[in-house]
Amino acid sequence: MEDKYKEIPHKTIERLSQYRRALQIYSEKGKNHIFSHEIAALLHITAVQVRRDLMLIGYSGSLRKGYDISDLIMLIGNIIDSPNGQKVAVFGMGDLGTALINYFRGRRDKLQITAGFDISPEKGGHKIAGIYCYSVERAAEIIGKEDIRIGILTVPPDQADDTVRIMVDSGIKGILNYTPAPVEVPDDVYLEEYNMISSIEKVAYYVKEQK
Amino acid sequence: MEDKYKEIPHKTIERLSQYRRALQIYSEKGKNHIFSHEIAALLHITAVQVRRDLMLIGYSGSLRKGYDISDLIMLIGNIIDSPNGQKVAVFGMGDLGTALINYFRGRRDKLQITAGFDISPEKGGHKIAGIYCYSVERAAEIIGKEDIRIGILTVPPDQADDTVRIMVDSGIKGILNYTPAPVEVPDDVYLEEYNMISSIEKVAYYVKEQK
DNA sequence: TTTGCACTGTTAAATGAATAACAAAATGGA
DNA sequence: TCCATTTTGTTATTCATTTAACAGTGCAAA
Repeated sequence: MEDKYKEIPHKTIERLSQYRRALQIYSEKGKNHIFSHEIAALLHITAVQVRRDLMLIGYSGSLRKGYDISDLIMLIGNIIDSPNGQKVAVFGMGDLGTALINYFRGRRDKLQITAGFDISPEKGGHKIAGIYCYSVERAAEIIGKEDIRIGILTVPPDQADDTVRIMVDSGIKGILNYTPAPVEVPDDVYLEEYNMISSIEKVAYYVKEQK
Repeated sequence: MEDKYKEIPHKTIERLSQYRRALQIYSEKGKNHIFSHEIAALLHITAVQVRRDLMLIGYSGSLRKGYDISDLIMLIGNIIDSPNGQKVAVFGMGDLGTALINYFRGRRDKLQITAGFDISPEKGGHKIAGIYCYSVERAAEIIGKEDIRIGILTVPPDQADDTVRIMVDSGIKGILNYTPAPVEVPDDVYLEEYNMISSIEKVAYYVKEQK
């Protein structure tokens, strides 16, 4: 956890990834520089927050032109990417797994979805959305061989538990759980959970309240 | 924004939805009561936090048996649900939209996905995952007729902007944006954004750091 | 009875995150 | 030249959220 950038807050880490995306959008428009308030506007946050985050990672912009887009993209990459890239496996090749793969394709070069796993035999052995799909029984073998450390869980809820066990046993060290089922992992495995229903309920709550 | 429960924190609102799910899981096991630490364990948070949240919504458990599961489910429903339910529309019936609809089906009775919209003509006019799919041109008409207030955005990024404009013009008051594109909404529309790539990058970062 | 235990409910303290405030610097006029 | 403007970088402050601390309560067992 010790870096030359000492203790970047969790929320800043999340935003760095979003800054990079905003920067890429501006970059594609042919711009070379960007102001903090431009980044802020895209992400619906304040310019102060952007500047503060960039201060934390030790980046300085120019006073009159703002931030150099390609420099900043590179610096953010140095912080959040692994130098040699990291491989990702998707567990559960249903609609959600497929959506994720398509969503992801071509967007990040340091993070590569390398394999898909599914329990249904008819999915094994061929490609779905360009990713080779294996039977879960081969998880340990493939994950070991490919040195995959990150897994995305998109199986049906009733299979979540078993699948997580397989993932952990195979050597996965970070899991992103899209399943509404609660799961358990050992201390040395990083677990991030996201529940789509909760998100919709939150929106519904605030829509109700603002009436 | 004023309620008889004065100012429930945002984070508590998010957790209430998750508590309800945990309660339903226990309920299905045939249990009638649950302790704060049991809820906490399922969600990987502390028992204190659970008790504090429940205090904020004014619920009291019994000292020896814990919380009455069905009472608590009802109380949470009173807070986050709308009494007469709310209708939801999905914009973009690709893999992600389809996954969401399947994910959602049968889980929440006060929140109902009522219509899907898509730009491709071949999807219009029939059902996808049980939901009737319309051409986006009919959005204003259908949304008005059905009194839909909540919209989920799952179109390809380059269509995000235009689609949001249509949603807002049609009367949508809360948007859940799953698109990596930045979008703009008026002040009276609640916008919640979720970026799958950022989530994966976050997991990747912490996996890298813990090596 | 009375003691110990395992809870809850609540106030207080600590931590974390966002916002405000402002000095410093560069530019382009007046 | 000097002033107004715009933007960065940073410290101080406020706000939000979590965690800690602990009193109170009911039950069970001695």
